[in-house]
Amino acid sequence: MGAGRSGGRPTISDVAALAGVSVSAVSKVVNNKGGIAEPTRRRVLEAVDKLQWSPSAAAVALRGARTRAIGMVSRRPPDLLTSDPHFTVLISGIERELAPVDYGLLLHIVGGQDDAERRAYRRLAEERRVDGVILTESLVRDTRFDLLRGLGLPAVLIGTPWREDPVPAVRAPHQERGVTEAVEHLAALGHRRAAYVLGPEDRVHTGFRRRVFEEAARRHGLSPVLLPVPDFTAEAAASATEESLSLADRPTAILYANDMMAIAGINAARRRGLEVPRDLSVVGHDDLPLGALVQPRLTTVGQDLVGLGRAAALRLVAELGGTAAEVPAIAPPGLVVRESTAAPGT
Amino acid sequence: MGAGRSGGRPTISDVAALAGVSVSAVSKVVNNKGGIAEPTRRRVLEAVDKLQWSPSAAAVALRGARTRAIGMVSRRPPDLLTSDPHFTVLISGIERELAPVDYGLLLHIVGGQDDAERRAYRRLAEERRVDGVILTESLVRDTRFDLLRGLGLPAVLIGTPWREDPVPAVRAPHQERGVTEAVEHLAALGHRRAAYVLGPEDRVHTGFRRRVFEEAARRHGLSPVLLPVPDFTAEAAASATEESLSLADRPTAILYANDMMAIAGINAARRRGLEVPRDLSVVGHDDLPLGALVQPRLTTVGQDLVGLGRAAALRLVAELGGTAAEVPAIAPPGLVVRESTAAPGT
DNA sequence: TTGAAAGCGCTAACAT
DNA sequence: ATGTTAGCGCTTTCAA
Repeated sequence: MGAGRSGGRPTISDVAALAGVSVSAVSKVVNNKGGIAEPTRRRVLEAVDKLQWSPSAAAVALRGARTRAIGMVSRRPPDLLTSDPHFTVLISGIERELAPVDYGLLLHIVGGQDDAERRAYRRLAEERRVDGVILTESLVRDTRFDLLRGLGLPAVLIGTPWREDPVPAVRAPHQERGVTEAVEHLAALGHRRAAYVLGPEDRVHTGFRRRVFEEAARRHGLSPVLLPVPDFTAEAAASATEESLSLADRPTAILYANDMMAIAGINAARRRGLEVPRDLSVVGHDDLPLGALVQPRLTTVGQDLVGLGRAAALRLVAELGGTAAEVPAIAPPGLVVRESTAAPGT
Repeated sequence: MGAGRSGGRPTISDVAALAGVSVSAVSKVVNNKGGIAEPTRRRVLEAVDKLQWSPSAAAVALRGARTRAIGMVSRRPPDLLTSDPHFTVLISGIERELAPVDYGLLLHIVGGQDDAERRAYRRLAEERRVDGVILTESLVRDTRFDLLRGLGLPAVLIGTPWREDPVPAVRAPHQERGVTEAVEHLAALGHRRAAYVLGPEDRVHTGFRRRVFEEAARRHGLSPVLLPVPDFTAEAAASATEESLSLADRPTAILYANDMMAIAGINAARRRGLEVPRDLSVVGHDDLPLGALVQPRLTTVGQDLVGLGRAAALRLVAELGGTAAEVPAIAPPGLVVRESTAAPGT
């Protein structure tokens, strides 16, 4: 007895009562545990259906099972989410894989402080809100891996870890290809001096791209100018652009860490009376749809962000379920040539 | 006794044991329930600290308390998240208020089908994963209100509900101001024929803007052309633009439902050999940072999306806590004049 | 094949 | 001021 207290949502015992079986029978049926006669099974399923019941996530989680949610913590200031769609695109990819397997995504966007981020992970773990987390923006000397291991929270990193082995990571094959192609493209157009407005130096990929850039530049007789900026804002891109354009020996081409920054760069160049691509070639990063809409249409290093997100989600879910990950191929980065690059001084 | 089973995370009884008090004492301390002597309080807090303990969200939720998470379900196809930052900006605003009060945001992005969305809300409620939800994109004959009421899930709508009273809603004051100002601006420039590429017709705001537009146009002797599109994609904007530009009596100005669409429209106009703003004036919607970076810089109807997100979050949290909402003012929409509008035929 | 019962970690009556 | 205890809704032995 004892079911159906009017107010609340139905519980497993309401279902059991309606089906005329015990709660454990219901549990077995809904969890496919077997050992239940077919007619009983039917009755239970009918009751479940009639009552529109589904197990309380809290109770299931408390019982030690999974929460069926994965977490993501982003440290960028909320406003930046807006101007840098990078993160958002990753999320689309992640959700695309999470939704079909009924996992939720718990998002935490914390303010600038490093500490807030660590606290967020700590809470996620200690309060057992999520089964695992997806990490983005791999940092040099990233302390999150140790933290997460200490917390016993499974994680998957999108990107290249700063050193071997910390957590499973997903990344595109042939990482170097995009930047290399960009340099080759510029060299072939006749450029001899190219700048790279890099992201913040604490990012692993900043260092990686820098090395790839320098090496490719050397191979192709291009002299590289490196301009790391403190953050991914349009403002930072604009001032790095100004700076490089006021160099005595100014570059005839500039690469940017992402497309929005590239667009900001084009804008900054214009304010100095320079026309793109006539006076300056510009290459972005990420290949967001936007790039094809602006004038001039943006030449950019395409990245399979959606693929990375999907792969990370799949990898983590597999990890949690103890199954092997069936991760779809991630496209390697590659140059998408449009209109913002041309021969210098044309 | 009975505490500290080596493996797992510490529980409230570990804390109680370490502090030499009962579990209820610990509970009272951490929940500020009073009735605890100061020295005891200290000891408990010390134990909490030493053990790095925090209450299990699952247990708290099961106990009937709050989950401290709010949900959001978006029905747009994942890819669109990318090109339409609208949703993302809202999320920044929401997170900005959620983070300080330690609420999480559980995001569900479901594919196109209407049914998937309803199922998502249903699960959120039945599994008691969230305490409430924030609804965006108010629809005509929106069925979500009834669903949510049936589920007993508190909700706050961002926008104008299609009829009175379904759920608390937050919206900017002087809704009509933005579009009205845009029309006045165009009329003052000498335009006599303006088009409006509206969002899908099932959106409440589409109808609202349409009426405001028509009315303002009438007042100012502008003949309006209305072009609803099936979705917010760049492609839809481009083809609506083409269509309107091939009209015998083609408009000299076009408003768009959002900035990305406006940029796509500018692009479409260019492909027809038209220059903006010389041959066509363009006005966007939302005033995303991007608008100031493109060429020509976009004239647009600014919306306080971050403010809307913040207000919605605050409102919902207040609703859940039973406290009165101390909602910050939301800025009314207003025209931001930049370079994509000019006198026709100039 | 089915059911009874013991918790999971916590809060809130209700003692003391 | 502090402790005891009964569940919250579920899963899972263990018995029947």
